Amino acid sequence: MDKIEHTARRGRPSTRNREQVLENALHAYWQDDRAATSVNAICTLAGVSKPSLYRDFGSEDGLTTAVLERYRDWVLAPLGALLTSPTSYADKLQALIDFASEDPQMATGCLFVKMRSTRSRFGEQTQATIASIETQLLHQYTQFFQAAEQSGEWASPMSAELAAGYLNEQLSLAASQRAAGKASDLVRWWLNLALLGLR
Amino acid sequence: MDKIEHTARRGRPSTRNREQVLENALHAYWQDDRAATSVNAICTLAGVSKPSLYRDFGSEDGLTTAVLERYRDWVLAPLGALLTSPTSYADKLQALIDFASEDPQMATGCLFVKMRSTRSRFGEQTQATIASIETQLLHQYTQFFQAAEQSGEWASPMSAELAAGYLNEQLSLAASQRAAGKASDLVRWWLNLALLGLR
DNA sequence: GGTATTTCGTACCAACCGGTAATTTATTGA
DNA sequence: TCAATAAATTACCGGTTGGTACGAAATACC
Repeated sequence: MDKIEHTARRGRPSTRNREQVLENALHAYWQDDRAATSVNAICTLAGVSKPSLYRDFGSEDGLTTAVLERYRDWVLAPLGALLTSPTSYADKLQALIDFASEDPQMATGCLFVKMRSTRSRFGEQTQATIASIETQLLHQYTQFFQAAEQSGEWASPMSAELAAGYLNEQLSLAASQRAAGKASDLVRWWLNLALLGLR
Repeated sequence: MDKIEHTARRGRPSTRNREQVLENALHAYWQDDRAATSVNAICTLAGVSKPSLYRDFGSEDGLTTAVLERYRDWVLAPLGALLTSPTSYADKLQALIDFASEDPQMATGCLFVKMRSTRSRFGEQTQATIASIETQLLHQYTQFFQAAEQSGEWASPMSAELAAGYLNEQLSLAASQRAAGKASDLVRWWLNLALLGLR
């Protein structure tokens, strides 16, 4: 096959497709529910035998971790970029609201939020990754508020950390609502109401 | 045994204890997680054989439904009573905040909220019961706001239905936060912030 | 005592779970 | 051509799931 021939090693050439497994697993976990999606199902979806999958990911925990890391890099990273873009505090807040309530990517909710809400079901690696992403997100939100504080765009009796936690919870709630099938407009309205105290 | 002897029917007298199963199941589902608690586990906890349990509840779906109905009658009903008590709008709102953020009963979250967030895992009966409770709750909240509107205690551009939905979501969020182990004070602070727009 | 009746619980079912041993297949190097 | 090597997969593992068939046990009626 068209595999790396310049490193032509002995033995049967690899035909497995880590990418395809990752893509299928990400889609399945995101659309449906990780806990209700078995390794067997992923194998069938991706057209890959079980031992192949286990050679690539080691365990279900490994697969789940890889999926979550990919989600972090592909979906959550842009959100971080948004928070450090050279726009005003109000614009960023509005962009966050838009993202959570209208972005088609979030139409079935946020995979991270879904997984965090059932974190106890997962393996060690996955739980560690969830905790890591949570910390990273909160850090980004905190910096967002600290910057707004310093530039004078935001003033409040509460600390940046407290506001960050609140923003995190409200955005997660919005994601859950979208996952539950609530209309974009409704989610937007509620989110605006919730973030009134951050204006 | 001390069973209904005046109806002394033929055959071996029943020794099973529906109550004990219900109590154990309610506790287990509430404390931990229904989806991670097997029928086998409930049988062991309650000290009852599996066929006995199935004789009483028919199926796992039946057991789950019975548990949820008990939760509705024992935990959620008082909340409804609170909403129709002869106190002011502000007092009721405050009581709701206290209940969600401080009541020791809610220290491990709300069973209904937990189950609603994973409703797709459940059987037909259970899903129907979840939907029914949701409707009932929203109805109570709506009436709460309508009453406050008529008495002039609350005026807002938004409809009572919209406010009811928002209140429902925020109280659910608070319950989830407590289930996640957040401190009462933090939950209370955040909930106050979220309900600012309902004052 | 005998028998009809009802409940009890052991011991089992097929389906599925995550995970793997072992065999087959495809390639390289001599 | 033929061993050495490495990846593919078939066919299986023990365990758990929700659910039940069936014989043992306990009562009431005659």
